[in-house]
Amino acid sequence: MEYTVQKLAKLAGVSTRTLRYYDEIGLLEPARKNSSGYRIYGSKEVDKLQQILFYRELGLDLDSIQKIISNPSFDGPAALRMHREKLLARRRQLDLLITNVESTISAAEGKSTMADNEKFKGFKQKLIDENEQQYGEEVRGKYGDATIDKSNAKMLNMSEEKYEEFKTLEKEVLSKLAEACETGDPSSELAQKTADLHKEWLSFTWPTYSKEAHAGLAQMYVDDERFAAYYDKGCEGGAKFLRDAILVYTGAEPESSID
Amino acid sequence: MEYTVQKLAKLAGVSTRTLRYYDEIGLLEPARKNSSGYRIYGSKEVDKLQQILFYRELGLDLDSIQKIISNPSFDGPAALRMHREKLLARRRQLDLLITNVESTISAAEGKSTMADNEKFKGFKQKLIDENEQQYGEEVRGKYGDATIDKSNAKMLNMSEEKYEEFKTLEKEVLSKLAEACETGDPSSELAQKTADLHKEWLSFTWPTYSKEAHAGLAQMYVDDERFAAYYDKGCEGGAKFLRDAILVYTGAEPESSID
DNA sequence: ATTACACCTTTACGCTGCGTCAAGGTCAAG
DNA sequence: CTTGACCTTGACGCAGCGTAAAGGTGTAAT
Repeated sequence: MEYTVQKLAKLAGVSTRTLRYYDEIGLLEPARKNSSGYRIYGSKEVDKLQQILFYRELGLDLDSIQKIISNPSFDGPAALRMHREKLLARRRQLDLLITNVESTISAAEGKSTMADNEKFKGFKQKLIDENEQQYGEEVRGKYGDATIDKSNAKMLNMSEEKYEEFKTLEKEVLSKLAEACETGDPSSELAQKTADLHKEWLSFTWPTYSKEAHAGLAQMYVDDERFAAYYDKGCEGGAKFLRDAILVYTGAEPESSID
Repeated sequence: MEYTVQKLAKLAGVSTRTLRYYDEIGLLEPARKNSSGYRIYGSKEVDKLQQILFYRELGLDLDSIQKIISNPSFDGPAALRMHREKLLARRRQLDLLITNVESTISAAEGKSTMADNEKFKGFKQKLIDENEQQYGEEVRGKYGDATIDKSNAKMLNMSEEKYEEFKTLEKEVLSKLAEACETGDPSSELAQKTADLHKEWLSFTWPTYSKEAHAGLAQMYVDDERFAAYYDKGCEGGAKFLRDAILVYTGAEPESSID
């Protein structure tokens, strides 16, 4: 299948100017030009454009995209899987922002109050995430974890000790969960203690706590593979167990946990 | 509480240049300037900045943001609720993109194939959504629904008849759901027929069908208030009923379903 | 055969939302 | 009174295109 600029543009939902620009900077060159100089694109270019748009969607600049896909060791399927991971991460970031908006709403309605620094937590968490995603791996390798952690703590306006505390608590939640999970009973004392620790841990980053949000997050842990994998590490079915424990903890009716 | 540029910048996670720029274009002016010309911001400005960042996060340009928040009839809480809706919409858009990536992965693995126009569906759906969000209300009022629907069909590369078919099917799903819902039995023949229609409807916009994705979407209908409200219109608890019917339809083990 | 019209080309300037110097004033601490 | 971390107002630069301007091309209908 061959496409002229406009046909490909329509297909992909971009402007012809964009295609010409991509040609100009060498990001996406047409398969050939016909006798009158018309740009002709083939199916290889269609696939490449799709990839470019995937990465553009992630917020990468065209220069980075070029480097990524022109890399000789570029592994298509692996890149796609990474891409998927990042999209999932972005969804989690969105959930954070939504929580932030909801807190703001409830604050506006007088149901609670927000300190000034709480008002920006969602945005800053995003900065951290973007940083981590783009440079985390390289920099962690080069300068070690301490540098990164310090920067993260700074961005969250936490003191370093607070951040340490935060990370310690996180580990505690994980180990308690592993322990509790083996009993198999989400309403056991140990499991409830785990849920309580989890709430405490949450309070570090969430502006305001609500049972509903807590339960909702727990459900997300099960639905989102990355979270699930994280909590399943210590113990088989850990994410589900944690969710059930939190459901008991927050007092959700077991019959219809969601509404 | 009073802030200088840098203090506010740190608080909000933006640069001082950004704050000066916002002052320059009149988007966010300091509460006052001290005797040496230093910008001093108060708590009113903190709140305003938070709102600005909310809208910026949505991808609005600063000019639009200014118009929105300087509107004398600007209703803070209502805007926040709308904002929340839009974030939820974006999350749904993200889910679409994720589905698209997953299809691409499975296509790359040879498990299925994708037509050229399928490769861009996620991106274009986004264009439609953005259009709808930004101009939908105004334009629908001015030019009527037909104009919009036509444009949507075009963008999705559907023929107009196909799009009509799509919309008819959508209505059919809703009415069948209302009928089936009253029987109260998600495994009833009528309910299963509804699930089947729903699958058919999905196939219009989803590149590839999988039981897991179908079941996942059904759960999302329950979790996301906007979807829930949509499916609850015809019948009380419609979203949940549809989810349960789809779970039966896709043969998901009832144990791993949510409740 | 020409006219119409939708396509295509290159060249080039304009825009947003800042980043990034540059050149200089201010303020608190030592 | 010096140091250093603040602040100020310019002014230029940049990506990623949008948007004309001026002109060549393909083809269907007259």
